[in-house]
Amino acid sequence: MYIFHRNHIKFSGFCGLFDTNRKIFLIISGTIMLDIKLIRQNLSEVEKALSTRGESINLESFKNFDAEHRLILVEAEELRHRRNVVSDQIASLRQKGEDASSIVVEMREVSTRIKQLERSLSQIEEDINTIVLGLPNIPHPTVPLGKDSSFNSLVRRFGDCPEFEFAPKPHWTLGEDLGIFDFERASKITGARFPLYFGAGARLERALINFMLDTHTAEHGYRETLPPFIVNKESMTSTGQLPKFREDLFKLEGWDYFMVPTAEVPVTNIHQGEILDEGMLPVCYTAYTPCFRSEAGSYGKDTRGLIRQHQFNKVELVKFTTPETSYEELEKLLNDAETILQRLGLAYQVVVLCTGDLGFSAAKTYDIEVWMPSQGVYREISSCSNFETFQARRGNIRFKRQGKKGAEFVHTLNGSGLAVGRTVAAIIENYQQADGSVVLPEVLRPYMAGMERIKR
RNA sequence: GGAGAGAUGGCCGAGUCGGCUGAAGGCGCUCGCCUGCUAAGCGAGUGUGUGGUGAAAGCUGCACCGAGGGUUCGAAUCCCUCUCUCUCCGCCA
Repeated sequence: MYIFHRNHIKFSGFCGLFDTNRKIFLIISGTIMLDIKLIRQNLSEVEKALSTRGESINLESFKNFDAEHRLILVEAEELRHRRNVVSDQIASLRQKGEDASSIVVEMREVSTRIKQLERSLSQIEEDINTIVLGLPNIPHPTVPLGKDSSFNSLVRRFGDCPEFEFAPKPHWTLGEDLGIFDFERASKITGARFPLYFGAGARLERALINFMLDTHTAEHGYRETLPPFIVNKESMTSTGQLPKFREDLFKLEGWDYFMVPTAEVPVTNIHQGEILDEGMLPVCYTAYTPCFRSEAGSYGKDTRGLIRQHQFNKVELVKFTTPETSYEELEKLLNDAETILQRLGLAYQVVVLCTGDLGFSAAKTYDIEVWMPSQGVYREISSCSNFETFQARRGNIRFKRQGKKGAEFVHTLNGSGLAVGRTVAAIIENYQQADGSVVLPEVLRPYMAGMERIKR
């Protein structure tokens, strides 16, 4: 049985598409999303905004369910009112020692009817829920329109791509030659797309995790957390992985639990169902977790090396902000992630994803792409997004303004700071030497017991 | 895994034999008074969501006492199931 909670919220981020103060909807208790009111009142605008993502969305069935729901709800509420009133009458009649049996008989039927109506209501609510939970976020007006990644637009480039006097090798070749990776044995232990590191490789992975966490906590003001690596389906629903992307997840047999695909899920859900004080915001967390992804549908892509694995390490940045500061905070979060690449001396570019390439939950996303010499391309190493109220609605994460009544949804943001496996790959490729050794960036040496170079 | 205890408003904490309890009391918070700062004191107010009505203040319906279901004219109060927390025992890192 689902319960509707209709929350009024200002959608400050949508000025381009909707008048301010329009409301969006959602449903709680494990099931929230767009406000029925916004959809109801702006059906075609919502359809149009969502269609820029490339998949056409028809809200006709939503409209029908919603109308039916309201009709039944009115009848149910009227009957419940009657029941409440008459029940009191029965009580006072009994108190006076008078007979109430005839109205009791009548109320028996009313009660039965109410139960019928309530059953229909919960069925319809479930149907509406299914529809609304499957609707993606509305893109921010500044997001470029486009159907696929070729429409993403370059924001900036940083650093110089290294030039080699020899043909740069891919990181998997270098790593295997150095004896720090062993993909063959990993596949024996588990299967394809799992990492196995040895020696300086394992150490490098760990060094990067510590370097990133130290930088974000000491210099960027994030609070370190170490969350569960397994989460329940409510958490997955809040952040938007469920119900739509189940096939991308590893699920534990016999449990309604899933391996985390990113620290975004457990960390964002830290405040699930809570009302934060305005004064606390922004709340900023950084967390290291391994990430587990089925990578369904990516067969044949990046089959070698560390780029695409079922398990990889990542240091994540997560923020909870007020609506009016979230885009400012997104820029800061992006800069925080970029800092890591700058200190590591890796060349990268920042792109803003177009509407067609935007993730389900995000209103706006920047990708950071690091230079990979062996392929001669920039590869994604971080993705920094503002989800506005999308996740907050689904997870019921709110804040209260000083001296104001009521609570509003926070904006949630997150970004990789960074994907560790891909950072290892980038370091190995960018710092490779003619003899196959790899020079370590100076900032990492303290984390590597002073080691300057990985060699055979 | 075995045996118990518990889950009430922002927090703590009452709810008697089911019926003006949306919920006593306290804390906290807000506003006002008082006080040469702070503290203390006095007075008033203070749950959420959704719907109707209204220009608004407001008035008003419904729902919510961990979740779901049942009994009943009527359930925070009784019954069942589940979840979570806590204590003890066992086992294990």
